[in-house]
Amino acid sequence: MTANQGTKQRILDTAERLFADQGFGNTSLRCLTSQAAVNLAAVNYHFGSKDALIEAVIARRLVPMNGERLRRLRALQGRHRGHPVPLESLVAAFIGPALELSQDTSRAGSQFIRLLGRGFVESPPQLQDRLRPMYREVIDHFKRAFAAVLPELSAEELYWRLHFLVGTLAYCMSGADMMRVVASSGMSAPLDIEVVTQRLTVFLTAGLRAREPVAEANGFKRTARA
Amino acid sequence: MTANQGTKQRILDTAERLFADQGFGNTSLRCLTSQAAVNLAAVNYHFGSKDALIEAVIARRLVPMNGERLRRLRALQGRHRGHPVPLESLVAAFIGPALELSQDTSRAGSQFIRLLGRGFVESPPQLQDRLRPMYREVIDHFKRAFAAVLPELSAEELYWRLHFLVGTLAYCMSGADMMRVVASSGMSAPLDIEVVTQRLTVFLTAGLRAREPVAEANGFKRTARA
DNA sequence: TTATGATTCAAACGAACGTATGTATTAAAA
DNA sequence: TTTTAATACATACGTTCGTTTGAATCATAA
Repeated sequence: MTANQGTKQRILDTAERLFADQGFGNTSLRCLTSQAAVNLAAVNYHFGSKDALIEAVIARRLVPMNGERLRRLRALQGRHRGHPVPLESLVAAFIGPALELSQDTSRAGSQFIRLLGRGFVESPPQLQDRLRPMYREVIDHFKRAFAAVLPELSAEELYWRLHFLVGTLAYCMSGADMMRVVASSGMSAPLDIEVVTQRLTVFLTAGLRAREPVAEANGFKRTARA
Repeated sequence: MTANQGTKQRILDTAERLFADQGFGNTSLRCLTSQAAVNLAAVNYHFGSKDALIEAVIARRLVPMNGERLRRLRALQGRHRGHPVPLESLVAAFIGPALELSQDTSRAGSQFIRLLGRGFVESPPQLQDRLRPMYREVIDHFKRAFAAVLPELSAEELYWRLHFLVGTLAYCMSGADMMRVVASSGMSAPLDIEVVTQRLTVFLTAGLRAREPVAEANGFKRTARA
């Protein structure tokens, strides 16, 4: 363990940037290592394989991010002993740590956010299986908290609402900006994270709070009520 | 023009399925053509290149889908001569044609829906530039209609709200199901499109209607309140 | 029939990929 | 110093990729 810190770190940082910009499959190790100014074989030496590098790049920030989510959730629960945590606080605790990575140290986290958006929709296929456990605890705890503050929603409706929540966040993080096709509109320049977080919180909170659509008589469930 | 119809069609159908399942970059033409039971060179003969095939696969369904969106919008506008179209109707007209492809003929559209979710986040890089024009008209007209029925929202807030809307839809279509990590919850089996559309409409309508967070002068916000 | 144009096919091309190998280089332990 | 383990390096291996080629096949019209 001599100067490996420099090499390993430089590989991770460069990979984060390239993976976010071009995706996993379209980023070759040759391009990566040349931009990182390390030898081509360094990736396989330090990480074992390209897949392992992808996992390392993701885990480096995903694990602390989900840890921060849980930390904030516990703090909120401690502040509301016994009572459900208010919905806005729950939403903010979930999306905050994700969006705040965008203004991380030296703009490094910004690329990772876009990368995370890819993580679950892009291959390699078995990567998702290694990513899922990193989310398990967070999803599990937040789901309970959301259910506590939204008792009028059926389990199935809550499932879909949280699905929508994650989807909106993931798309925001992916940086895919379909809306930009229309030139007009007043886009704020530097993408102020606090402002976006607030906008997203308001939007999602309202959506989560919406009255559950009553299942029609068209032969489907009406599981609601407790 | 003899039996090309069979070959060309079989390539498109197989490509749609494989692209949706594995992504563009991870689907090789050799795997594609063998599953389609056509010769390897058939793709380049009929489409010119792999990139052109990708574009053809997308355009085959995207163009009619966006046409249907505009058709429904015009129908709504005709029914509310002069008055803004109700928000729920606008949302349904936008997300309906997308989600309804999921129960298209012979489950073919179902794969395409997941594919469209990829379209904007996955490579190749210049594909997005060829995809954007297909969205321009739809985004343009719907944006005006949303602005008419949500006059209290600033242009910037509306931009972000629509961004959230598209994101939620894209994630739903991508089939990336992070929530499934938690075993519990009552997931309905066959993913009834009508039910999902209704759930999504309710969720998005409530989010779009939320009161705009007032932007503080500078520094800190936390303005909620009235 | 023959002629013609469209399509299919097997085979190969060069390029780029992820990975493995063997050797230098480095830095600290002995 | 010598030894030793860790790291960096240049290079090559084997595979797979998208694409191209030229001949074979087919359908149709003269």
